[in-house]
Amino acid sequence: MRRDVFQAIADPTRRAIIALIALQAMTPNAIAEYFDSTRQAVSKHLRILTECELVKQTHEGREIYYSLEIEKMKEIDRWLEQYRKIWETRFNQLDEVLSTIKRNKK
Amino acid sequence: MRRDVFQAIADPTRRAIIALIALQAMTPNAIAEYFDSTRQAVSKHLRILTECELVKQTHEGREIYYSLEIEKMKEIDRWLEQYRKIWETRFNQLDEVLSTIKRNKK
DNA sequence: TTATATTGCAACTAATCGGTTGCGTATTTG
DNA sequence: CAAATACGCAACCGATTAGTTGCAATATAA
Repeated sequence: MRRDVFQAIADPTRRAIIALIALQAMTPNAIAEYFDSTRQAVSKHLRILTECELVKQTHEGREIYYSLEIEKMKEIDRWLEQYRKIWETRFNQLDEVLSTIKRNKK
Repeated sequence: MRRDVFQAIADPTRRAIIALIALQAMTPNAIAEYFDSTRQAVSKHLRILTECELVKQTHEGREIYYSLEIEKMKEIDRWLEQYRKIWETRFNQLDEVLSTIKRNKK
């Protein structure tokens, strides 16, 4: 199944999972406690997150700890970069407009 | 229908549309020429993008120009902000590790 | 006015999604 | 060893998605 980061973060539950494990690794059971849905539903989300490499596993006995692959988040940042350039440019243009108004007031 | 920016950018065709109209406004027909699918399919994507306010319309005779609402893109940036903090912190930690190694070499 | 062009909207369809229940496997505990 | 725990995987289900075709509405051109 073709998956990408943008599809992964489209679901609000998955964004919540990302936020949860961003700072410390957690097991599926521990994560599921934060949601109303079943453990299996959470597990399915984790599978999707793993498939697109937004999350990595660390096996520890019969437990599996999931943690955020922060490097993959930069992919979204890189995509946003081109648009950040646009809004920064527009801001500068606005800046120019404002200083032009100022100059004319004198 | 509940829509948000993250759902909007989940679809690759919609991301392509966003990239197309980022710099200049375009009509649905003009946009559709860039894709293999029909004009109606593109129109549907434009409706979704409009619904979540990622795109705005400018009526001009019988033509409708669509352009990017760059302000809405910042919403994604704000969401990413918390994770940017994490990877910047990790980078600083790595920096500390590196300087510790350097110090020990002396 | 009649014909043409640009577009949105509705109905339909196949595929995918997010969720469920049930089961198999592996590890820990009594 | 047997029971309990932690987890993944498969099958199924209703809702949503992305696409299609067809048609109505509006604006321009002949």
